[in-house]
Amino acid sequence: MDKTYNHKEVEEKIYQQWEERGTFKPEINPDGKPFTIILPPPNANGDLHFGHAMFVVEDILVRYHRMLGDSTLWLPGTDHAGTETQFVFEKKLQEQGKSRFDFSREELYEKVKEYVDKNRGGIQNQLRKLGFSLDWSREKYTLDADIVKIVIETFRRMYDDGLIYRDYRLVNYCTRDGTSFSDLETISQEKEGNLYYIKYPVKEGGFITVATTRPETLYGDVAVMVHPKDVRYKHLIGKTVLLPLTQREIPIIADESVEKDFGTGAVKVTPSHDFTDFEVGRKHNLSFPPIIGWNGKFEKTGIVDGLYAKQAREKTVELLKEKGLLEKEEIHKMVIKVCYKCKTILEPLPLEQWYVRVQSLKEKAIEVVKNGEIKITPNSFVKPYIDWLEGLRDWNISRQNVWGIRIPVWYELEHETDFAVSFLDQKGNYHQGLLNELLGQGFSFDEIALGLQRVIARIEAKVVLEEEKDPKKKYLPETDTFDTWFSSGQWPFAVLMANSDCKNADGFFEKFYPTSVMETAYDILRAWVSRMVMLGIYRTGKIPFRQVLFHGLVNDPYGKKMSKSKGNVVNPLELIEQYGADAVRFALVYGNATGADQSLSYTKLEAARKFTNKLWNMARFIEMKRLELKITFFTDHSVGNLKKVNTNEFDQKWIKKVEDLTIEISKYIDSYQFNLASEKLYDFVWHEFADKYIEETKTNPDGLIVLESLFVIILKLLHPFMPFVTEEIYQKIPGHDGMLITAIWPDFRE
RNA sequence: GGAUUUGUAGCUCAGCUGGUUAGAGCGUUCGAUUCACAUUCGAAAGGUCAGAGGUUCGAAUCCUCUCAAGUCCACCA
Repeated sequence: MDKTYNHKEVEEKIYQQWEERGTFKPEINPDGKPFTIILPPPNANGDLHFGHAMFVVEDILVRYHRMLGDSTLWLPGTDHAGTETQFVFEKKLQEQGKSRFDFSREELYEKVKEYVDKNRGGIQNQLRKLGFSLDWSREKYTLDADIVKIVIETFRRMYDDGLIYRDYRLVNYCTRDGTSFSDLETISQEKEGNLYYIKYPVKEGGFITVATTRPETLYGDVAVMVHPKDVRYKHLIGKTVLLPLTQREIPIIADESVEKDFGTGAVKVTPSHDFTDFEVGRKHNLSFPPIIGWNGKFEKTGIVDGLYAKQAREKTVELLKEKGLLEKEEIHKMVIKVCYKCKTILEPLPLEQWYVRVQSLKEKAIEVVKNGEIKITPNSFVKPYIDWLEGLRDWNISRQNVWGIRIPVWYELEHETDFAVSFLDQKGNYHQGLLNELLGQGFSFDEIALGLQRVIARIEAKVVLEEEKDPKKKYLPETDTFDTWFSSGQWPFAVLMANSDCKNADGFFEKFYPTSVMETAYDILRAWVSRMVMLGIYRTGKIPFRQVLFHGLVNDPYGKKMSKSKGNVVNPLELIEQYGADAVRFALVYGNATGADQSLSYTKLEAARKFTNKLWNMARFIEMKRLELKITFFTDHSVGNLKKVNTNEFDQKWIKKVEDLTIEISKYIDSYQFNLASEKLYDFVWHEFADKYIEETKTNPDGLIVLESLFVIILKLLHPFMPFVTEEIYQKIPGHDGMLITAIWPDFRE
């Protein structure tokens, strides 16, 4: 053996051996009870980061259960990550001076696909570098045909069950990315703005002053609203107001949603561009005149058309000042919602979108956690899970991206006035407008369909599913795609179902579903975990996993979140190169409580690297003694053999210590306390086994015989944490066949 | 505004289903060795466990409050 452990020579060789001999497949233990983990699918064209490195927790569990003899499946996959990927791609387009508006739907999809396909595969090799024992033969991708088929089937069933509906309501719309977002995909930012006090003339005489942060939307006002019990305004309820700048007549109405103490206690109602006002509008049967287009520009105001919100505000305020209708403005702290990707201020816009009725789904998802069918570790995440689900409103699953799974519906062309479309003509010029107008301008239906970018069908349009299409009729496709989480929320059952369709896979799904553990970062508790529970129960009637296990985030050495913009991102691959995969793995679990955030620690990495070297040299010492003393060591390192042979008191003492250690480590892994397991192993191996036991055998060479066998047991206990170095050492010790990865976990009850 | 997490040696963090002198890594000091160890071994210094109160025979560990830092959530225009 070399004097020091050289991870660079070992890791690739060992990984290849494992993979070639099929040790990552559950079939290696065909008769064991099932143990399943589905890897949270990384972005297909992403790179390895510490979020992925933390999946080491899963590898520890998987290797442990494999050694326990379980039929262990750890199934990898990647995610197309709709919005994320399209965002990255559009940035590239921008660099080339282009935008998504230069391409038809099909063209854009093909371009993104090309880009993703070129970059795919990177992450898989990086996960290999970490030593992850994933069953690569069963890998899936969210856009694989069989997965898409399953996702669409789920949609179809939900549609038939009345859980899917279309509605015209306000959405969080990013005018830059050109798509709506669910509440989860928005970021609230505190901002200092102005609160404007605007005098609205009352037709019957006098004024009523309203306070607003968005004076520019007054062109869309349909009412002024006060609290019904507000004595200041009671006499005005039912009277008429002349909208400033336009003289349009709107009523003064009463609603309890008004806070009497805010501003003047009187509010302008703009149903098309404010979430509260939208509700009020529906309740009071008001009209919904939209005055902001999808591009963020104002329209149909007659005064600020073509301007963006900020410019429209400036101009409106100026005009109000001129007319003496601006009473005052004051500084006001407010919270605005911005796009989680590009940080553009989101515009509430009224749009036809697809929704999932969540009531029945969320009730079951809450129940299975409350009754303990699904356990969540650490426990402190149970409350946020339940709280969020209880407050959950219907889920907007429409995204105006092309990169994703198209919502599988078609609109029957009964009334051409029902459709607003945008498309590229055959020369590549962009057009948008109502379908009947465009047809009137001489464009053919086929030309529009061919260059189609987007269809917005009115809520009255007739919807059909693929199989309901009548060949004699004309249809326009829905151009929206699913929210990425709608498909990844089906991931656990979808990947297992898809793998069941292969030959010789009878009973595969039934065997491995529900899965054992879902291990992921806690920051996607809401977006992903809760959706998996809801959709999993809906589609299969069973929970998707029995245990949710969260790991924390890895921050930079100063405790700051790693981000590209801050430039403090550390690439795990470089650390693997420098310290070895085992050391990186060990450093990530050592001294870090389950689920807690941690800061990257170079001293910890260095300590872990020294530990791998220590282990190596312990093995080296034992080997040298074996050769030097020419005494017969055991050829059977099993616990059973140790118990059969006559050993003296000294040996007995150390057998007992290792037995206690084994019990303790098993207990820690079973309870997901990987930090305690690794700390205990580190301490025992170094300061007991090496410092005391090995030292004592220097004056008592007979003790070496049992020591070697106990060392093998310790390699087994360490293997889930440091798979490479332990495997390499194990194979150098004579007296056993096979590989450590498939060795049997020590059991002193034998 | 709500919820939640954290506050333990110089630094980074474990421990917290209450129980003998509170632990690790790194750093610091002293000594040994280069005999398996791009080193290692032995020893030492260093903590009112954020603060205050409470429960208890006994609390870093449970409860309440205060202070500080962080995270998440939130339709007062």
